[in-house]
Amino acid sequence: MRALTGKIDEVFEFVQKYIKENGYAPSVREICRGCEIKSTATVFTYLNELADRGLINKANLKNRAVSLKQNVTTVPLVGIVAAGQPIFATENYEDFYSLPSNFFSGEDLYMLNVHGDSMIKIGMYEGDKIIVKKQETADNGDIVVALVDDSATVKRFFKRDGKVILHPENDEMADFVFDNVKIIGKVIGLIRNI
Amino acid sequence: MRALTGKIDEVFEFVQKYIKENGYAPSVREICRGCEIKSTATVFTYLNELADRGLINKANLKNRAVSLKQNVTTVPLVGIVAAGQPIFATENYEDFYSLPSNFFSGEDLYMLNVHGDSMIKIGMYEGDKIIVKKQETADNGDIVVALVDDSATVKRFFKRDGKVILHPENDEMADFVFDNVKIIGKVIGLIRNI
DNA sequence: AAAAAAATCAAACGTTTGTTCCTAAAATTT
DNA sequence: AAATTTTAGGAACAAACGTTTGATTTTTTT
Repeated sequence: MRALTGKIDEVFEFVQKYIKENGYAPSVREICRGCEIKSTATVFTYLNELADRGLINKANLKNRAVSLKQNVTTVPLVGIVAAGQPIFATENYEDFYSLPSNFFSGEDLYMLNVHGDSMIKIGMYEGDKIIVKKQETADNGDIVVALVDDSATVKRFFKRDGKVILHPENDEMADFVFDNVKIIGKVIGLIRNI
Repeated sequence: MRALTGKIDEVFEFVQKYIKENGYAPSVREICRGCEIKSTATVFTYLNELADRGLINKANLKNRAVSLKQNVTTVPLVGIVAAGQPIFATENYEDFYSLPSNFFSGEDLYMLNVHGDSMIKIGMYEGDKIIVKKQETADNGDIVVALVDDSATVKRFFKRDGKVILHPENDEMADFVFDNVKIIGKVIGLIRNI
């Protein structure tokens, strides 16, 4: 039976703090010193228990191979696409942003700069960056990124009577109607610098 | 004279990838294997050079003590404030978000949930989270967080004829005019989950 | 082609490290 | 109070590690 003494929590906090300050994990002996524990075996046991509880990651037989659970997803900002080029080529990655994974989760995310004011009614402004989940299908009402004439456009998606409607959220703009359209993602978020 | 062979860049990329995948840094020998370098001394030299160039952090005499330059700032989401309570008490921290520091930089940031539609004209919607820089003064035109009747409100700030005007960005709402108002921050960004 | 400089390597040294095994103390249960 | 379980410590081992030194190969310059 495992008790929840304050000691193991102290170790957990020490590890968190150490990693945050140094960028790499403490050794078992450094934890000993930091938490006033006299035996490396004790710390060793604690680390394994913290790993069992899922609070940290720990590799066996490797030095300082302890890490915290990741809370960021790294997402590329995909730049303007040259005609005919594949969108997700590494050359189109302008930068990388680390987003909070407790806010934006999922695989295959990317970011795009917002251009124009076609989605202004739902608060997407020129210069905003949208977070997009890579997918080639969409449900009615989704906000999607579509590839029209080799350039990426953001609109609300509807499918009606076999036609695809790309609806701008801007009262001064009319719907675009297509027989077919290549969807390259669904917008799941937005980030803005004021 | 230091040359820029492809080898050292390969080492840098390997380290980045390794850390991203494992959460802790590779050892010198793991880099040897990963980059097909036969001598640990070579890798050792490269790591020191990468550190000199400022691309990585490296501690001496410690195992796996290599880390990447931080690219996240951890920011607390400050919750609803009970009357009379200090705003920035730890008890009011509902959660922590890791924001990309290449997008939101600076000290003393916090986040707030957006309530109401008083700033709808500049694209701040109910449920959005705003990123705020802690400060007690503001310039004309800034979007600020002010403390009115013990609750935090977001408005555009103007000072005119000795009065403070808090201006909602919503055509249906009138300005609020005060003799004095406690400013607790300036809005520098926004993040939305759709 | 020779000389100089830079890059890479091989081998070894002394630490630091994770881990194990067993003992000792403290807390809990009987 | 004795027995049992839990928690912590001591000591040691073998492996992995960062680092140093000096030689060797490759590249560049003369």
